[in-house]
Amino acid sequence: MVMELRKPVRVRMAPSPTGDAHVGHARTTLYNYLLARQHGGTFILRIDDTDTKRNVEEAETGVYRGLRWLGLDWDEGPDKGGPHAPYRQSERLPIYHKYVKQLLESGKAYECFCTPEELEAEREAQQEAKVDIKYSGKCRHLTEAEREELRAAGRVPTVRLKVPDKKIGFHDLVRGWIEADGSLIGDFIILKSNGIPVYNFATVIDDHLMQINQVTRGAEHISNTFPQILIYQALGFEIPQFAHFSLMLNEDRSKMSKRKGATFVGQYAEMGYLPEAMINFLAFLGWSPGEEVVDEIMDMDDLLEKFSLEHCSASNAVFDIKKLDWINAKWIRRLEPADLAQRLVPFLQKAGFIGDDYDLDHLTKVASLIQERLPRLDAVRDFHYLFLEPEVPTTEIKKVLKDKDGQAGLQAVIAATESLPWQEAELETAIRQTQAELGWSTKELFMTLRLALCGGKVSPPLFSTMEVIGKERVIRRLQAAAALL
RNA sequence: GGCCCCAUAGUGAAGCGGUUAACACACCAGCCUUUCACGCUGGCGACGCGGGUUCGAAUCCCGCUGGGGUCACCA
Repeated sequence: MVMELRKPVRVRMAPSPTGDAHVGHARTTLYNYLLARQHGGTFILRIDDTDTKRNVEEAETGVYRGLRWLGLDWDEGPDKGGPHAPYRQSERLPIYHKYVKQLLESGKAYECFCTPEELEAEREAQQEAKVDIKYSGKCRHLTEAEREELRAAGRVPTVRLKVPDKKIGFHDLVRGWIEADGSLIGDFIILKSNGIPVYNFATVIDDHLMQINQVTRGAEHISNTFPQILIYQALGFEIPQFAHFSLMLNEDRSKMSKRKGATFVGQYAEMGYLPEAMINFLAFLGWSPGEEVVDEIMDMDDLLEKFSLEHCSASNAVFDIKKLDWINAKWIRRLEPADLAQRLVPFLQKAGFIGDDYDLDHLTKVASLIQERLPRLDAVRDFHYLFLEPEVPTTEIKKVLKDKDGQAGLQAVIAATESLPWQEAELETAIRQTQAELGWSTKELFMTLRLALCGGKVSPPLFSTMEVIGKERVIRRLQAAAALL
């Protein structure tokens, strides 16, 4: 969909403070962020907290944490301030009231005294009669006297917008022309009886006041766009450009939800995904560079260079965790070992492999040893034998050795290496020589050592693993194993 | 159910009226190799269906089917 962005670009992300950031929100935020940074524009974070029931304690900071972890930062927001403060809708109530009043006075909106129960009954009746479900508009023609009477009876009104019978359409930056029929919408509430505006209303007012010129958000907002346009028009505001991104789906193509797999950014952090990988993966979910690339590993700078709305897909995308794993593994391999070691620390602590006091130099050696076999940081737990004493799988060893004398073999290795400078190359020379003297096959000796040292048949290359485990521990483990054979 | 959006391999996608229908992940096989992993090479695999328009449709139009979104004094 080819169309110019309005300049200077001002985009926003407006989450409600429901806790941790959802991965879908993360992607929308990323796209907004890229658009702003690409064009020297401004990215605004606004907290849509008009539903007081939904606000969770600390939830706002949870959203910040998720976005910051990803490296997405904003220019204006509740915590940063800016020329259009406040950036929290709950603090902007007088502003909304002013515009509601304006609509009331110009006759574009009216008070509605229907109770929730009455409205519910109306909806049910419509459902039964199989006609379109929309508000009947019965309060639209109340006289001032009738309104006074209802007020006196203790009824507190909501305010509804008069919806005209006409087509409402807009040009979506990723989907093209979209239109719907206003006659199907019905006069909707813009101000609740508790004096708090409804989402669609607050959003329009804020987007206008904050001079948002491209509203880029998830496809779940397409149907909100129609009433929002009506509000822009009623108020005489300039309508921004819209772009609606596709949704993210579970493997079975159902909407991504908590039930099926992780949905929050924080969960991915805990599983040991790198923020760089997360960004990379999210970027490619619903967008592509539109040209052939060798692989799809891109950092923020690459994305800044390549991203464009034109290559955003309109169709929903399945969140493929296998691909995330691949991207994550790629990113882990790209890290400097010292950096990787640093990032591994919390995972090692959680696994109980290290305490608060640890040797970062040693961890760096560990990191380079295991770096290319780590799909996620939490996979370090598979390398427990680099930290803890493994259990010796004697039956496994016997199976490998068959008729060979394991005790003799192990003792020979101990004798050959005991006084060696403890380095990979030295160990390899000595052990290969021992193997020749023993007359064992490579597999027999190496697998026996691996089993004795690591407790399993899988490990990084033997000699470098031995170096990292350290002389003392290696000798001790070999002796212990020998005693068991 | 009404309205809206979407539809290329298992997944993400390129394609913009004429292509042997890219590429990436996954999967399979081989190579490398002390195991695993990495890496390399090769392979399997797709235009949802039906009508048009056109000399020619994955590309344009219509219908159907399927999936998704949305119909609150939620956001």
